[in-house]
Formats: sequence, structure tokens, C-alpha cells
Amino acid sequence: MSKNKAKRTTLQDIADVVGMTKMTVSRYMKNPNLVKISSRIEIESAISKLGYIPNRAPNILSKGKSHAIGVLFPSISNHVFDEVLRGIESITEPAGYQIMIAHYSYSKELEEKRIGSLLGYHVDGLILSESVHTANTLRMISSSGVPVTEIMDTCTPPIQQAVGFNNMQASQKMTEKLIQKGYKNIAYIGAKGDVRDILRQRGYEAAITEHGLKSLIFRSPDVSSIRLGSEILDSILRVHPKVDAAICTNDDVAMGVLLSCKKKGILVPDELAVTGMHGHEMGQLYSPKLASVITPRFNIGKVAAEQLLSRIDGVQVIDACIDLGFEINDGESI
Amino acid sequence: MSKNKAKRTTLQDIADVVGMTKMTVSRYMKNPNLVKISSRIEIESAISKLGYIPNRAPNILSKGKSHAIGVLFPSISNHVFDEVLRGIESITEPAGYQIMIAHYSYSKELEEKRIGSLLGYHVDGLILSESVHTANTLRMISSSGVPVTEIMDTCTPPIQQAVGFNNMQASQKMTEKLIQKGYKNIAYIGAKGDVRDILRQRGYEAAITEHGLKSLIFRSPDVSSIRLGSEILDSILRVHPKVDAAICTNDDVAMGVLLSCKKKGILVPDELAVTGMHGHEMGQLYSPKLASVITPRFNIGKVAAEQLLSRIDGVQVIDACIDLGFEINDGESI
DNA sequence: AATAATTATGTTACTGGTAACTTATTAATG
DNA sequence: CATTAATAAGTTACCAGTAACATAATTATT
Repeated sequence: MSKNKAKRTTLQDIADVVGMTKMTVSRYMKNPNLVKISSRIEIESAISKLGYIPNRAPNILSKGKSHAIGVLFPSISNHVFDEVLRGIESITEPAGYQIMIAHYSYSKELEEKRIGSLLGYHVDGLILSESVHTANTLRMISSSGVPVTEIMDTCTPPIQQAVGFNNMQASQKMTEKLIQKGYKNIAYIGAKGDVRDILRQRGYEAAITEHGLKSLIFRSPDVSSIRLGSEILDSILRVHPKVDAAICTNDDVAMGVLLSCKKKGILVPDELAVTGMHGHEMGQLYSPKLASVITPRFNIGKVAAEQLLSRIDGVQVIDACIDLGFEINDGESI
Repeated sequence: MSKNKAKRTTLQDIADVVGMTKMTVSRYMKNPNLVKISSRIEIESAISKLGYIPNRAPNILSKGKSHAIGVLFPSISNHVFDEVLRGIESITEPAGYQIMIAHYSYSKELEEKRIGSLLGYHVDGLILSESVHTANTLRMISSSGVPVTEIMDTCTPPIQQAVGFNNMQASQKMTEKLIQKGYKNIAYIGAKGDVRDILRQRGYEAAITEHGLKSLIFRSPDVSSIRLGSEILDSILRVHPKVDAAICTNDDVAMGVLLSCKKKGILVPDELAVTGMHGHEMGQLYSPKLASVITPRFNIGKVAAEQLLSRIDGVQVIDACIDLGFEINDGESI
């Protein structure tokens, strides 16, 4: 009953058992065809007896390559990123890359910390969900020489490359749609979050200003959630009882507003129009179906990963900014 | 304009600049007080000039410790795990441990692959969300000697330690509550997923059998989602038009059922009672408020991480099974 | 059978941080 | 001032793979 101080099986341990050098065993691991069939069988059985787990550390140390990609999300509770991750993995999985997910609660400082940590593990590339970073983050990225792809937005000039859609334009189009439909007192509801929220607000403002309307902006210091949306409606109606439409920064907030409307007996869209962003399942199945900007989330992840992997392989950046577009779904809430 | 072939700054590079050995620089990194003040200043300025990123690989190689914890979730789109992750991080973050999240789409084989990969990076501990694993997974865990904590359920004997609640009991209690309220044709709705779903079904069956009722079980081969819940209700009503209550494996499915009821004009709970599991925001804000089992998700993550870290530090397992309980919230849907 | 070609295996060196030890320098004490 | 104590910095070795090269064993070819 020895303490489990027994260190992990190494190639040398296997080599000792079969009376070869670890180099032969190493070859067997990479490509069994490089080893004589009789040796192959011996090595095989030794491995299954000792239970070898490949150790990536030596290679990371000597080659500086980990075959891992760092993926940073602001929050894993934001449903937007499920699909993005699936898109990323549709590429990295068959390519044999391991994904390291980290999240930073919408804090640039935490993002910096996470990136530092991931670089310490020698990730071969980074996918970031943000387009604004600390000076130190930029320095680390540049000095590490690691390829970086920023996802979600295409408005800000990227560090190296960005894949996403135009958040400002999406919001502007949605606002214009409401204006065309005759809404006059359109509010924008933002939350604590990322630059994208601010960009969406700008799009809203651009449309509002262009049509000579008055902008009504409500921003919460809290992270977006259904609860936030349901709670903020009260204060909006208190300040501006005449509001007839609410453009929400995302579907969570919009759903909160919808639920709150139902409780208060406010008719949607007759008394209040509501719009969201991203086209999540919940809003699409709710009645009235939530008007939302349908975004190419899976594709954003897929294209970002494709680009990143090809750059890891040394291909130069061709399109610094890849815009995958968006689509507006009217639903029944406007 | 040299190619970015320039390899990363090492402690030796810094040492060369300031004319010391890398050992002194290493000491400075760990504890600047071990270095003379004048040297400290030189090193500091050299670092800020060269931009050093600590490299974890040498330590992982020589000490076999990475200061990283592997966390496996079946799916990152399952909202249950947001809170669990927050709980985990509330402990690992201040302790200076990096989290590596991986997910396996409810596949035991993918779980095995992910665990192998994480062990290749020498994670110091693992948090698993499942209680059934492949034989190879168990072998890898045992031969790696890494501490493992399984979370969410306490019904199955753990590999080493489990932290969670009793899924079977939770579902049984909920079913009994419905029986007490007079429901007679209670259906169970399951989805593709984990053992926990099966355990919940067993709890349901236990209660149903005990009270001499007939069990009506509907299982989908698809992963649980709001859409699944909204689609499955049709087929249930077709087969069993007299169903008066639906116990759903989780809140997503339950929400789908609720939305579908609304569209069909089925009154909840008068014509159909609906229950979920976990007490998510959405169901709690919906009207009628969804009856659900409120589970200690944050605490599960917190306690699991506490236990794991103390075991990494060599403390022996005291409670192999830590049951954190649950609470039933009646809501307005039963 | 002798030589060339192929296949199989061994040797050496390297990666970068740090524990453990030794040596050098400075400060403290009788 | 000499000796001891404390502080600062240097030396060496190690971790586990594998690239690059060297050597040995086997097979093919003339």
C-alpha cells in the first residue's frame, strides 16, 4: 500500500521494461511504423501494463509549442458564446488542438491576467472576445509573437485580425426599422459589459439623430441578465412614461423586458416594442417572438479558428477584418 | 524589420543584460527581497525593457506541478454550470490556480480524451461533472495520481470524492409533491444527457410506483434545450392526452413546455402542471413562476474546489461524499 | 559473396526555471 | 581587528521528450 508518490510513467520506464532506449519508444508513439513489428508488440504491451500518459511539458519547453489555443470569453454565462465555441471546436478538434477556455468577467485587468497565464503555458494562439485591451496586454501579445484573432466585432482596428460583424451598423439598422414603423420614443437599454454594447448604443444614436428624434439611453452598471431587463423597465417608465420602444443590448435584457411587460399587462408590440440581439432560442420561441439581430455566431468561431490555425502554420494575414454580416428578424415584438 | 522568429525573453536574457546569473533573476521573480536593492532596480528595468512572460513549462517538467486545475463540463451551454464555475473560481482564483475548462458534449469517450489531454499538461487536480466514466478514464486517473472531485450528484460511489446533492431524492420529492396536490397522470420528460437525468427518472418512478400510479416516461435522444421541451409536448399529448403534470429533467425543457402551453392555450397549472430543476433565472421570472428544485450550485463549485485544493496539498479525504442538499420551490406552475 | 540500399535503433544535446548546495561579500559582535 | 553571522550571488544538476546525427542490423542488387 505505497503512497501514491510513485511518479508518472515515462518513456524511459517503458524502454527499461522492453530493453530499448526511450528514443525507440518515442518513435513508436509518433509513428509505430518506424519500429520493428516485434518491438512494436513488446512496447505495446509494456504501455498497456504501465499505463503511459504522454507528457507535453518537454515539448512545450524545447519547441515552445503546446498545441493548445487559448480562448477568452467575457463570461461563460453569456449564451452568445456557446455557438461561437462550437464553431471554434469544429476546426480545432479535427486539427488536434486543445482548447483552453478562460473568462474575465468583462474586466480588462482580468483579461490581462488570463492572457499572461495562458501565454505562460505557451498557447500557440489566442482568440479574444474583446477589441479593447490594456497596454500591458498588447505588449505581452506583441512580445510573445503569438497569433491573435479578435472575434465578435469589426468596428475597431484589430491587433492582427478580427472576425465578426458590425455591431454599430446592426443596432443602427434595427433602430431605423423601428423609426420606419413609426415609433417615436425609442429607448436604448445597455448594461455593464464590453465595447460592443457601446458600439450598439452609437448605432442607435446615429439613427436617432439622423431622424431628428431624441435619444433616451438607460445604462445599468450591472452585467446583462434577464433580471436586469425585467427590473430596468420600471425605472424607464418612471422617467419616460411615453417610451414606445426598447432596443436592448442583447436578448437576455430583452427577455427580461418582455416578461416584465407581461406582468404589468403592457401589450407588446402595441404599447411597447422590444428588440434584442443575437437571436437566441428563448426569444425565438417566446410569444410574441422577439425581434432580434441574427448573428453568425457559429461561423464567427469557425472562421476565427481557421484563420488562427493557418496563421500558426505561418500563413500571413490576408483579410485583417472579416465581416460575416448579420440579419434582422422582425419577430412579433415590433 | 526582422521576422518574429525572435524567441521569447528568458531569465537568461535578462541576466545577460544586467550582468548577473539567471538564478539571481529567478530569485527576484519569486521574492524581490532576496536580491540587493541596487540589483533589484537593474533587473526591474531590464524586465520592463525586454518584456518577460514567465514560462511555466520548466517547472511543470521538473516538478510535475502546473498550478492548474482541469474542470470538465458536459456542455458550456448548460446554464447550470455558470454558477458552479463561479463557485470554483471563488476558491481557485485567490489560491493562484489557473482553471482549464474543457467540455465533452455528454460523451464518455470525449471526456476520456479531454482528461488525457489535461493530464498531458500536468493539471494538479480534476473536477468532473459526471459520475460514470470509461475504464480507461479510471485507469488514467489512478495511474496519474491526480486528485479528482466529482460534482453534482451524490448517488453513485465516487472515484475519490463527490460534492453535490441527491438527484434521485430531489426528483422523488418533487413527484410526491405533485401526487399530494392531486395530480394523477404525471409524465417524466428526459433528454440525452448524463446519469443524473436517469437518476431523476428513477426518483420519479419510485414515487409513482409507491403511490400506485402509472409511470409515463418520455425521453428524447437530443440534448436538452428549450426547443426540445417545446417540441416534445405535442407528442406527449398525442400519446397521453390525459397527462396533467410534466416533471422535466431541467429548467430548459420545462421552459419549452411552458412556452408551448402558452401557444396552445393550455392553462398552467390548471390543465397542466410543469416542474423543472435548478431554479434558473428564466423560470423564476416567468409567469407562472416555474416550480423547480433549487440546487446549491455556487456552493457545489466552492466546496469541490476547497476539497480539491486541500487534497492537492496532501490532506486526506475525510468525507468521500458531501451532500449539500436542495430545496423545492413551488412557484406557480403546480 | 560483395556492395549498396534500406530499415532499425542508439547517442547526444537541448529546452528554462529552480532546488540544493557552495562561495563571495558585507555587516555585526566581542 | 578578528571572528562570527547574515546577506547576496554563483554553480550544478535535473526534469522528459525529440531533432539531428551516427551506427548497427537487415535486405536487395549486381
